[in-house]
Amino acid sequence: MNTEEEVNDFVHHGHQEYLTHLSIDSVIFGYHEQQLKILLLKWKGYDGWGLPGGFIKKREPLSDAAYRILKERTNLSNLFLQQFYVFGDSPYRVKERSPHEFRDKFNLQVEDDNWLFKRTLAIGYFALVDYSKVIVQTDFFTESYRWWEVDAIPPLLFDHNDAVDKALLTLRLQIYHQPIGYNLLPEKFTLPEIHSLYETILSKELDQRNFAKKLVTLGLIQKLDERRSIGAHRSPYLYQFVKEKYEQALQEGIVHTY
Amino acid sequence: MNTEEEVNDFVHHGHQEYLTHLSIDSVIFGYHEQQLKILLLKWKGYDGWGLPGGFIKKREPLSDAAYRILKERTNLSNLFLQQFYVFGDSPYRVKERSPHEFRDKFNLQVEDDNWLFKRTLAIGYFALVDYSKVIVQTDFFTESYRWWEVDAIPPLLFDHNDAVDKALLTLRLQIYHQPIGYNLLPEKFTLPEIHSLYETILSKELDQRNFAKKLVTLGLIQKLDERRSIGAHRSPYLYQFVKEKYEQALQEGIVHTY
DNA sequence: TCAAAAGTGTTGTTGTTACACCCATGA
DNA sequence: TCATGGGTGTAACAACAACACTTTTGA
Repeated sequence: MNTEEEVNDFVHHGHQEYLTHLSIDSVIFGYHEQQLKILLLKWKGYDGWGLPGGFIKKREPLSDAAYRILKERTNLSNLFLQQFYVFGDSPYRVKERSPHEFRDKFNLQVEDDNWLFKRTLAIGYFALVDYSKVIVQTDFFTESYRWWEVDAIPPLLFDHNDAVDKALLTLRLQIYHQPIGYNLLPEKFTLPEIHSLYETILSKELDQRNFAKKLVTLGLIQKLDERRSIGAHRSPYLYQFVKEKYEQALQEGIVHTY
Repeated sequence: MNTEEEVNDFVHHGHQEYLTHLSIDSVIFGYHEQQLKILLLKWKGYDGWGLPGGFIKKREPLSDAAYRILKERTNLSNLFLQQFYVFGDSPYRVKERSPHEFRDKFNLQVEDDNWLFKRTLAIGYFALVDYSKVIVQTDFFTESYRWWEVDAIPPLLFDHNDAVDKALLTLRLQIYHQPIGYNLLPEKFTLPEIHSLYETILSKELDQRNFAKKLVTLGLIQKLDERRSIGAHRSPYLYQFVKEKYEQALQEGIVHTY
């Protein structure tokens, strides 16, 4: 959506193509240089940062919409993507929006009762993606993008800080009963790499030996007969996920007891 | 919504009061006679069973809507209520609905483009309620209600079996990392009661001594200096939840480690 | 040879599982 | 006094937490 024609069509006829009152907001997590990062877009006019998102086509299954929106934005199709919450409580999600502001900021002609200004609930999805493979598309509404460290997210537009917080909380809870990493690490990775990933996500230290022991005992990862050369240091062994065990743990969860 | 006037107003003017394309479906769990049950409504015309649900008012916060719908249906206001999923993938949630069927079944005049026949996504909420305090209201569309055992849910209308399955799965996963019972048991309860509740929800046996030990060790329940008289048997001690610990565990979760 | 990072095992502690007999109650 | 259900403890085993030194590498 970059040409003037496309934008006008979206603004004035979008209600014929998309469901109104509903949008999808995506919290896209990537991992890079031992930091957990989130992809944010800078909006034109508003001069602030927000989450990527989009609308659901009238006859499009909901999860297809979530995948499509991600694909359009990042050019990725194989990824972990999960619904985590519907946002419909904050004042921003209850009131109608202001067309005046929109006209000013984007310099577009638009009627007061345009579909974009109706009250809109947002379905939150979060994705775990391979940072290095992402190719971000901006569009008419967004002038640039940037990956932000999760510990340094600025105040965002709309209610998007709520969405980021909730996504992080969900991810941190979930990591205790589902394996994570398949989409955040290269196919072959070292113990220090996955160890650091988990420490980063949980934002706390994990004992190096115990951590490795646990993942191997659970059968989630296996050691390969290969090493990676990392310069003037001992070469770490490579590991890979054991696909069947990983999938099984995703399905059934890693559970504790009563 | 019982008089003809109210029903007509709902059908023909509901789109002015409610958000279109969105509904709330509630899976209401109650516990009675050592069985976990779900409240289902029998629809007129369709001659089948479905979940209670409703729509979101245009300026109503989402969670207020979920509470209101439950209150209208069960007359309960203090309860555990939680979003668990948005349903928007099944064919029933993608296609538009048939007004012909509706006209036939309910004998109402209604236009083809009426709001009720638009594609509608459902936000699933589940509630845990005190079975004995529920006073169920039926309305024009529903002729009766019944509590059904979770192991014997019949084929339901629409995509409601999906919702029941997902709610149960969520409840069973959640019980491993959040305490449950505050809304399903009387304020004071016996060990056998809560033990049987957990066995029922998880649908598996739990060792009596170990179970009690765990809950007491976690500090979630405490023994009272009172007993309940249960006829020709030894009188069991009463227990109650330790509110602070319970709330804390709800917030922070009961977590295992890496 | 040095600096930096990786690899590796043991022990004490805690939590989990498995298991069975006696007690209280009222009919 | 009997039938029914409630209450209680221990021991073996498994999992977890805490902990530090040696090896590898190439600059």
